Amino acid sequence: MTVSETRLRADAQRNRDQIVAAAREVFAALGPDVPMEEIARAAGVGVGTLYRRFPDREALILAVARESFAQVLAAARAALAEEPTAWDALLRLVGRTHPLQASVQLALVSERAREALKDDPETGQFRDALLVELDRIVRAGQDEGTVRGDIGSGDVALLFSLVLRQPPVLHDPALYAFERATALMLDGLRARPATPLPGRPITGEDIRIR
Amino acid sequence: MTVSETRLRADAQRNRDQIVAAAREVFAALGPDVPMEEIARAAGVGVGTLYRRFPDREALILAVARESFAQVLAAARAALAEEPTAWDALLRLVGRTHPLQASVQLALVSERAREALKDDPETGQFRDALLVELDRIVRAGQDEGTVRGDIGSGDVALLFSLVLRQPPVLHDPALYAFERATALMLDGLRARPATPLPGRPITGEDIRIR
Amino acid sequence: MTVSETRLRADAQRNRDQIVAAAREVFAALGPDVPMEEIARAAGVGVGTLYRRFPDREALILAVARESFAQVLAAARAALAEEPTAWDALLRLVGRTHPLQASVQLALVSERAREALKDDPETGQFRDALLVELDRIVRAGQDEGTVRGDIGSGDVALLFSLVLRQPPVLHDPALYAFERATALMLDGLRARPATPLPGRPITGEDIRIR
Amino acid sequence: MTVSETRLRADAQRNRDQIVAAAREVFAALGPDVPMEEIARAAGVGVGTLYRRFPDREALILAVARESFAQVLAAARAALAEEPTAWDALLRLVGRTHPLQASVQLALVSERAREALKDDPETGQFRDALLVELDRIVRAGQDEGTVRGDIGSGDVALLFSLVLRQPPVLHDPALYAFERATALMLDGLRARPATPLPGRPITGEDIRIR
DNA sequence: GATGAATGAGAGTTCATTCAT
DNA sequence: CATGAATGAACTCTCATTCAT
Repeated sequence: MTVSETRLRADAQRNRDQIVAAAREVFAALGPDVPMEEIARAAGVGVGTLYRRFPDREALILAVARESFAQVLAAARAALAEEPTAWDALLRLVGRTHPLQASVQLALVSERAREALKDDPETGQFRDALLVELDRIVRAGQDEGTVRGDIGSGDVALLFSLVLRQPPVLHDPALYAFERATALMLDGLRARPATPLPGRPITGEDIRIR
Repeated sequence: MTVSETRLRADAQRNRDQIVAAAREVFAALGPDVPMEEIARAAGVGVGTLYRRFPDREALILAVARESFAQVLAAARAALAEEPTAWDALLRLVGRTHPLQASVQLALVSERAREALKDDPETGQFRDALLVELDRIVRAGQDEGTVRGDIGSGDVALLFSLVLRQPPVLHDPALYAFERATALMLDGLRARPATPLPGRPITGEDIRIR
Repeated sequence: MTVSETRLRADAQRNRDQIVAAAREVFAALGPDVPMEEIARAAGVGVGTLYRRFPDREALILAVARESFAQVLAAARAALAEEPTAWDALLRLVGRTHPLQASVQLALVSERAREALKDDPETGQFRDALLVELDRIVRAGQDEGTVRGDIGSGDVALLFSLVLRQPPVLHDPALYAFERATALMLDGLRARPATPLPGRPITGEDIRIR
Repeated sequence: MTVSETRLRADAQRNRDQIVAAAREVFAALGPDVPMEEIARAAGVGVGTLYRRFPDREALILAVARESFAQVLAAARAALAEEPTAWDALLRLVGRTHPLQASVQLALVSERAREALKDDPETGQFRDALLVELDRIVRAGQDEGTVRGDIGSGDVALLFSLVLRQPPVLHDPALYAFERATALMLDGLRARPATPLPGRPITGEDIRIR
């Protein structure tokens, strides 16, 4: 009931899915301000249809973000369940960049998207659940001695929210630029004699959007 | 002399400076697509004045970017000259966030800005000079044993270009969120037994905009 | 079929026609630089509608010109077919001033319009066809002894392009000013002992827009 | 006193003359809506100087028009005085196209110019005087039997106002297009058995701007 | 007096959203 | 229900005119 009001007719549901899928792609490619008509075209429907499903741009952004968050949440759970160590889970999670990146971008890149997400309870639930998972991973990592003790899941989330934004400038895959940057960050998280950090560990609680 | 044809009249120069300063702030706060009128208002001038100085948005973006790059370059040189070790220089450079952040954002965040900068020779010179400095710092750090050997200045630049984007979500200064993230990254750069990185060190050459 | 991709919806077509009609009137009255909003208002639609149909001013000018040329062409053919003599056909053609005048003005008055028309193949075809008709009329007139022999269809076109511009100053219909001017010009074209002309007959070929 | 308020200083006078000369050229080339700055640049002065002499665009248009009318008037008087026949005077007058054309265009081409001229007494005087001369020429031509009897100076003025507009389309001088058109018109004015005209002769009085 | 900088109103154009078909 | 047409507000940019230097 929270999620789906009424069962949509089969074709309507198909339309809806096409729209969300198209929106995800188009948002990723052209940013969250693309003309709605562009999205409609990519989805193969008229603007009218798009607006029937999603009363405005915010709603569409929300739908895409929810979907992405849900995927990431599932990935996090699977990682924790299936990987032998917490560190491996962390690696796998960060490696699975695509949906994670999409959600991060929508959540952070545009002022307008941020506003929309802030007030959406469903996105909030996904977020919270995701932070719970991350917290588990971090604690487990600290218990197993792979993750440094002076950080919290909030630190990790923030750090990743930075690397996972739209990768800049460079697209020569032979450089492994993105992978190297990720690895360097992970190395920063490793438990080893390291620079003392300012402040205290940042928790998932801390970075809840006010 | 390369840039300005004739000396501007005193008041005109003052206005110009106000405009660039205002643009920097407003770009940072609202992104590179803010209405020009917003910028004009922030600078305390009419739109007309803004357009007299900068024929279009691109020109204004360029002006801001040049200034920022120049400041960062100066900071990098000063850091290398004045700090006792290369590692300290690196710390100081990354700590000096404001202009660095502005330039990074303009350079990377918006497609439109990227296009504009790509073809501007003056910005290019600053970029190149900056990468030269960074390269010096990185090599000196590797020589003094503080920076891991398997990275290049390109790796460092990329990593910082990620952290230095618009800080997300969180502004509670008591959390030291930004400082912690930076410190974690720096720890990842430290010379210590660490995860082997994929690929080869990325150089300044590598990340020159094609 | 060459022009319109798909059949427009009934109401859209009606709007489109209204726009072209309004544009013709407004161009004639206020020149080709009138604010687009003026045209939109005259057509009873919003600017947005206008721009949906015609991506810019040029496109609208073209549409008006094509329509006018088509009408004039039809009139010329009808005149030649139905009038007993070529001279009568000429009279009738010049008398039918409205669409002829509209096309002439758009074609000639503004630099901007000229540029637009120059590169439009469809307008070009109408122009050429029209000159062919005019040529027939002129030759037939010379054969029947009513049109002086030392002129070509280009001379006639040019002469009319002059009289048919925006009538100046005077609108007191009781003066028959326009009719008198036209009659005087026609008298200049009459086959009779007359001032020798400089140069050679100007043909339709000669005045094709380069 | 009507004409020149106070004697201008020599350099100021030079400036003024340069401005009017530049304006005439620029109006002719780019139309009466050119940016004022364009005119100022062509005159080699700043906009401020231009505005000091001419409070607005209208004033400048007036100045140019007055000058042109004055030149045409002088030419008409000279023609009547020096040519052996009225017909020759007419020929010479129409041949001297440049200033005549400039005035005609300014007077007729743009709505805004028309408005300005309508209410200017000085331009009015030149106009009237010119029509008086033309009337003399026409009557003399009719007396000497070269000009048809059923026309007035208004007919002639109107006819010429049509041919003397911005010549269209064609600039190949080898075609003598303009000369031929003029000659054809003159032939229409010739005294010879001709098409009866509608209405009555149009006088100079008739075409005074209301 | 001359200059050119500043202003602000207005034109062209785009696009989110509504609504007739 | 789907479609795509219509609307109008918002934004960019230009230029006539005023005014500080």
